Amino acid sequence: MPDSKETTGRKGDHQNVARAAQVIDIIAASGPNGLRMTDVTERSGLGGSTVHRLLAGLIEHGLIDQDPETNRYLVGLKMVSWTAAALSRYGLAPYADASLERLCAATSDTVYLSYRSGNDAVCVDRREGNFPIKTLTLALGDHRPLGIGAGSLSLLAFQPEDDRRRLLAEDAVRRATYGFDTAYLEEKIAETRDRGFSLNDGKLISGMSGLGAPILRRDGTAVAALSIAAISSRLEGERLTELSQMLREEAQTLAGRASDVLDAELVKRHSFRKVQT
Amino acid sequence: MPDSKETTGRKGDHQNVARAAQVIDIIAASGPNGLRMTDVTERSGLGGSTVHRLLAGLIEHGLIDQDPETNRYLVGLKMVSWTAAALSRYGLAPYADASLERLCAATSDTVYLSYRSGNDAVCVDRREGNFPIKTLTLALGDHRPLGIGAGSLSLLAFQPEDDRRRLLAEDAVRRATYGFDTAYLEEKIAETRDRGFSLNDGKLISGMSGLGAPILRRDGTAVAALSIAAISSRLEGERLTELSQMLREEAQTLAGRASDVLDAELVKRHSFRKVQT
DNA sequence: AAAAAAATTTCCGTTTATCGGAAAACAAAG
DNA sequence: CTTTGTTTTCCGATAAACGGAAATTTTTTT
Repeated sequence: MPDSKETTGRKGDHQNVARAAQVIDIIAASGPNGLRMTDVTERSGLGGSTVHRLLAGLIEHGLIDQDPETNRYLVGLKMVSWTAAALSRYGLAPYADASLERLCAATSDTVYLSYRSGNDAVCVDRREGNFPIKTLTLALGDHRPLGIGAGSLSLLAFQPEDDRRRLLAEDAVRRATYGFDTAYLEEKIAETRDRGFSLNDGKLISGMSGLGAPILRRDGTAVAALSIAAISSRLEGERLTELSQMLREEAQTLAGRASDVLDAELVKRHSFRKVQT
Repeated sequence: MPDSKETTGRKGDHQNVARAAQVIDIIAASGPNGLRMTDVTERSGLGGSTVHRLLAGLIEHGLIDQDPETNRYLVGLKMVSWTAAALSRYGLAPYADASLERLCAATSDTVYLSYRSGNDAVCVDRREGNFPIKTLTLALGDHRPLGIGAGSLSLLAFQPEDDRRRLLAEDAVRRATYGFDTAYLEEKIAETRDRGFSLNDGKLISGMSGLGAPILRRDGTAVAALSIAAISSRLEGERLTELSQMLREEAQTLAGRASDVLDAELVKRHSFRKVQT
């Protein structure tokens, strides 16, 4: 990622956003006390004056903050309010918290909420249970290819068929990194659709299992997923049945609460014209 | 140092970031199911083709997502990971959660964590106690001028003197919106510095009070603040003394835990040169 | 404390990505 | 099927970004 001057990949279009995003990524990938301009210059391969001008612009608009004491650059707190907006997507936000809380309390394990974003599943919330062996696989904002991980698999399994096919074909190489070949994944998808929830037993990280349930629109498309992660011995037999049941119910409840916003048809018909400021 | 940066509006510099930020703001300000391109065009006042190109770029880099079903534009989930980076600022993140949790459990009221960002205090986390009368004044990402609100006031009070003076002068008009004149604020600042915590008794929202304590660097500058909000009757007399004590202690603990990162001097001297890729 | 080295900020001629109007392609409504 | 509205592509003109280098400031070394 911080390659020297590979930036010129395709100069065709949208260069402005590309550069800005690159700079923010660089700063975000650095530690808790930020970077100096030189560090950004070095890692981005951009010219000094370009980086300077870019940072000035980013600061002016709150995307980047500069520590007044050290002059170092940090990711701006405007991201927080934008994230709040991003998470209100599909209207799940007001209810998701309570769902996670309930699941977490009932299972004592770690529970996650993920959204689909492009070809990825992104972890947007997490609640840590008090079972002593912690399984923190996903941090906030982490993303994985659709199909990799319990929540991610349940998202993939409930995409429209053409979309699913496209994703299976497109992302083969990325998935290979995780040791998932396409044939195996297809089998898991069928299994998941069949049962209505996904089970990931130690394939991704040995000794750890995951359970995922999709949050569905009325047309059957998944937009999000709830999942539980635990050491494998805690997701077997009786308990597995129990938890998968609970998880599915919770996912359905959640989908139901937000269904007015979730439903794509409704949204499409809803008119937004002539909104004045 | 001459002119050329003030309220000239647009047209000056860095127009690229300005436009991108504007578009994201517009989408963020819309409801949970996003906007169509036309809506963005209308609200931004930009040309159709410009918006189109801009959105394409923003999507390519994950700043904006497009719902595959409805084709509407939503704030991208990349913001989530950027926000995670933004909140790791000063190294407080790993400890802040526990602090909020403890305060919330002990008081049953609503507790907040805020950071300073430019001339504002921004709410970055919140925990809601179970006292039946809720006082949810700040949402995640909300920002207010420094000095307005308990946490914000404690942040302002513990800025270096020259900075404080500059802020008092610069932001007078913005603060006026909240009914805070400069003289009154100066008095409150003195009081806050004196006691080591801020008390906001119903001036901002009548019937509601707040209590704030700064999280200080070793040089005495505040970078963040913990605060408690409750109906005024719950922040008086005996209980006020108790809670302010607890709040200050928690703020100090938090600062202590993160002190290695917090301390500006240390950061400045720490060499980052030649970071290899 | 002065000198040296590094880093930041400003300047300015050149280049090129952006702009925006208009029309083509597409989708929805009547 | 027609009409209306929305998204996408095209293209020449121009304003905005680029980047080398100099001026300034900050940091490190002596």
